[in-house]
Amino acid sequence: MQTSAKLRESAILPREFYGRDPVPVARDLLGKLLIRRIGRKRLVGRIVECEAYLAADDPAAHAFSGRTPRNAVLFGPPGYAYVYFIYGNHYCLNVSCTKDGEAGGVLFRAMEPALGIEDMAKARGLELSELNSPSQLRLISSGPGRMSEALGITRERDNAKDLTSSRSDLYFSDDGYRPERIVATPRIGITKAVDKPLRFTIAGNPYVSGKRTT
DNA sequence: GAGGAGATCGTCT
DNA sequence: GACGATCTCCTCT
Repeated sequence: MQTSAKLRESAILPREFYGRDPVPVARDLLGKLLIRRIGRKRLVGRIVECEAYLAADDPAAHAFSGRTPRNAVLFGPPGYAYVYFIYGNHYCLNVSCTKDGEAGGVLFRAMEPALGIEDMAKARGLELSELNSPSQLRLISSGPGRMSEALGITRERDNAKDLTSSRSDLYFSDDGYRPERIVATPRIGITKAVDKPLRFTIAGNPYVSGKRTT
């Protein structure tokens, strides 16, 4: 089941949206649009997979062992981008979700390309004309590193960016789409707190990362 | 299709 | 100096 790529009028998500516990924020972010503006162009994807990271009681979270220069954004106000570099190769995008001073965030793991698909493919070193099947199209943005590369997200450019400002070139919006069914599973790629079901996906969506279940 | 290992570097101890 | 919220390529079946 694919979501419609037709974009209706949409509203930028306000800071209050992120000023809650990361779990409901992660669930509610599924189906929202992530928009990157590059000059007059827009790259748009629909979020289909994300993970919640808490601070207290969550050893897998970057914020767990306290504030450092790297993770400072997670301790700041909600609605800001936390971008980090991992494995010497990849950038991962999070948004800060802080409630009552408690650090937290949501990691974005996959999106369904909606607009500017050719530019996203190019950014990934792929040729759209050669991507003929859904399983090949997944290569554009199924995985946190792939998603960031498709949208040109880097730490230098986007870390600590306000994602709720209409002046920002990176933000989330709501076009009214609501997923039919959301699935919660354990998070991927971590070695601590591996059993917590804090990864959320849109059931059946082909752009979810990892093994295909459909 | 599944599984394993290398790449590669910022961050923290 | 070790490790990591990953991806890709290669080998084996």
